[in-house]
Amino acid sequence: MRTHELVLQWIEKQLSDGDLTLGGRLPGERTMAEQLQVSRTSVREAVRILEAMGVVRAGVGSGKDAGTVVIAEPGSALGSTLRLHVATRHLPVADIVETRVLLESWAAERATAGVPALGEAADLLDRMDSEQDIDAFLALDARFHVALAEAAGNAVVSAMMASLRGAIENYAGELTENLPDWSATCVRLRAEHRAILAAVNNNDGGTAAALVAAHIQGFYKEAGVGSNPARD
Amino acid sequence: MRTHELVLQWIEKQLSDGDLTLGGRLPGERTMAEQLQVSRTSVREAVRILEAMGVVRAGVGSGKDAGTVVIAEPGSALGSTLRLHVATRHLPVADIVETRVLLESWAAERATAGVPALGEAADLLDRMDSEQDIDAFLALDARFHVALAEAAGNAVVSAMMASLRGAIENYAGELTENLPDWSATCVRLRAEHRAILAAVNNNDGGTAAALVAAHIQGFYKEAGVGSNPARD
DNA sequence: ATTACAGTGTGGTTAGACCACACCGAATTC
DNA sequence: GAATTCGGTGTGGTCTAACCACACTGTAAT
Repeated sequence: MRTHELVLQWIEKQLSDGDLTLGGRLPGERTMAEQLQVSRTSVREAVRILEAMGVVRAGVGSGKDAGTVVIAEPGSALGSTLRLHVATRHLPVADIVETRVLLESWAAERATAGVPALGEAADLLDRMDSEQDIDAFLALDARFHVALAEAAGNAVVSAMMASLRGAIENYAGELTENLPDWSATCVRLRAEHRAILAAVNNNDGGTAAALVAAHIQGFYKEAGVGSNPARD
Repeated sequence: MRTHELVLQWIEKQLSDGDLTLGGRLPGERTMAEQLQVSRTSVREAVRILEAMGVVRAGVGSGKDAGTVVIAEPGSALGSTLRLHVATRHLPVADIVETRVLLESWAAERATAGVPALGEAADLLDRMDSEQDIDAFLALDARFHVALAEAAGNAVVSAMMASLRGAIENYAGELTENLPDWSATCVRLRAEHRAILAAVNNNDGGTAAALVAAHIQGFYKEAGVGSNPARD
């Protein structure tokens, strides 16, 4: 077993045992190195991996944001991983879109009216109405979809949703350039969002799921991404 | 921007541009360090991250398995990430099980008879019939479920399925100790597997999906995991 | 009371060295 | 001639020892 894996194992145990909790600080790199009788290099490699996994965040200096603290951001971490695999051409974008439809439909069907996330979703829709910049609009759009997923109350589905969106974020930005008429598309997207949210708030899960599926598939189809292109 | 992130960016570009493909070798660490005008340490931190993402595999020595080569194993990488987040208690096991039901039901419904993965699944079932050791049985069980997911032809869903199973692998092993009568459970599981595979091979997606959902939920319920316990 | 500044501890980066490993090839041996 | 032995070479793995930038803290000078 390689040295940095030993460090990883030790930290994972601290987490499992509850000795290290969300918001808590890891010992300094030099301290851990001495305690575990390894070099600081190996400790750093372990911390790098945890950082890539969205389990910790490292900050220099001293005070509030300093040190290596435990966080919980699986979404961005999974997103980076998926993005890299998309780069290797072994995760087709069409499969990502398809999975997104699957997860979001399920979330829309399962979400129940009244949860806080739906309030946030409604707020985001209001802000999208007055947003002119395309990139800013897409950012709000992403947050709306994540909020919708969170309304289902499943942390794993939320994280996966966020990661899927993140993995093809750049891709989505480029797609808007393919659209024949952005302003028309924008109006349509806003209307569809309203309809989806209304269905969820009305506890009409079946309708909400169908609307979400059509919403996502419609966007990518209009932008020129086949729903199921040939695979190699 | 930190130095190792620059290295990551460079490697990701090589992947995106197709200059680095599956099975290809990265330049040696010393070479990359010189080319990018950074220290070998920074290169190594980047490689560590890619390794944790399941994008590369590093091997010492020389020859066939030596050097840092590009691979495509998103499943195990996502699994490790999820496992760590489960350790931080921010991804409830119940949510993972629920997500597994969602993904596997979809895969079972979508799988079409005739694909190679189903042949492998049938072979695995035969081997499970003559397997006495519990751990070995569970390993075959895991492979059966992954094969079933692969039959749907969506690489993202397959990867996520594998990762979910991996994230709670240890957990599943412990659960078998809670079962009142393993041999009885084992017989039941085998029968359910056969029924699921038969439904898929019969292109009866709806039945297959329902059987899969009942199969998974039944196991965890019998082992004492609530389908949706209280969250903190 | 305010300001200026040295002190301290954090992660970030670097250079240089040594190790174990696996192959390759030449020299040696049978 | 074939088999064996043994350096040579290049790979990642590890370690040490420094220095840097940063952000706060406490003290000293104003």
